[in-house]
Amino acid sequence: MTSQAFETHDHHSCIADGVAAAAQICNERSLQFTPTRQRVLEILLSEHKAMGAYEILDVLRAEGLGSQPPVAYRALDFLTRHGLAHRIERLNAFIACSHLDNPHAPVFLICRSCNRVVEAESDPGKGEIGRAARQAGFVIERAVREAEGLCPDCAEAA
Amino acid sequence: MTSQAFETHDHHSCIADGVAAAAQICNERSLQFTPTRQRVLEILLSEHKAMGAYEILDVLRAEGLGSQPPVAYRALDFLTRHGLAHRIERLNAFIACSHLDNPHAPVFLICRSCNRVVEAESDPGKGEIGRAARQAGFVIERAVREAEGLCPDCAEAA
DNA sequence: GTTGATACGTTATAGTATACCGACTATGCG
DNA sequence: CGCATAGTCGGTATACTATAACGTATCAAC
Repeated sequence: MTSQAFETHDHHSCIADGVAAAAQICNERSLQFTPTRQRVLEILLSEHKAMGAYEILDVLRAEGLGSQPPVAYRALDFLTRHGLAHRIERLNAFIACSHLDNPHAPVFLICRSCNRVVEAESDPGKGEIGRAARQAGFVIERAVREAEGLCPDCAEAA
Repeated sequence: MTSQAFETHDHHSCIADGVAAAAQICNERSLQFTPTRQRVLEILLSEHKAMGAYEILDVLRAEGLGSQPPVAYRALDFLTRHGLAHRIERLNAFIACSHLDNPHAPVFLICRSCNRVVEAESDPGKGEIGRAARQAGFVIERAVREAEGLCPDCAEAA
């Protein structure tokens, strides 16, 4: 398991790299990486916090890319369906995937103070959920794993 | 970790026992187990599926216990705040706690076919989430762990 | 050029949740 | 007892989140 820490980094290249990687993936899989879809991914990449669909829609609207909820939800459906972004159930919000390189079962660490969200990665079959499922004879298709708390910076400040 | 399996059981006593246990806990902690709160817990106990707040509200309304959303949400806030019920983030729904005896970090197994939900139990500090958090220096306050898939019965039928 | 699949733009509506107000009740304390 | 405080309640109004449904446009395959 790897974990991108709560640290500062080169944000500009982080957006460019993310879009480039997504474009390549869409190309490989013959998916249409349309302007709206690309723009929504860029918007998500520009934050390390999760964004609500309507928050994204506000940006799209200001740019003339569409003004009604389905515009945002359709793009988000596409991105999440293909693993380019993830939905954070706890927040009813979305975040760009930060592990595009390989298939994974994400784990999210959500700071309730600064609202940053970091994505870690691990095997869903292992760990507590997998154990509980095996014991009950349950077949897992999707796992939601989200921890809410304080990131290192906010924990220290408190 | 223990896990209540997807099995049939004596539902009648299961409701009565759950209410009695909750009443005792409220008594010990000097909490007010008011009629509405008790009734909401009973409603939740009467199903092994998660129920939406408005679904619960429909029942309350039919019984003259209140007809507006805050009535249901207030009772659910109370129940979840004190561990008598849990919120299922994935479903925007609620379910009675089935491990009232001890403090715990629940794991939920959600069958997408029959909609039953089973609560397993485990230590939140261990497992994948705990490992990811320690690695990032993150302080966990609450963990959401929900698996969606097929229960044994539905998996066999499919 | 017709067909089928996918995406888009829009309207309308469904579903989930909370802020706030005013009244009432339980509890603790002088 | 009399009062202060905190907790609860019922209700109105509103905010936030999400999807159904319809017609159009685009593009590739046959």
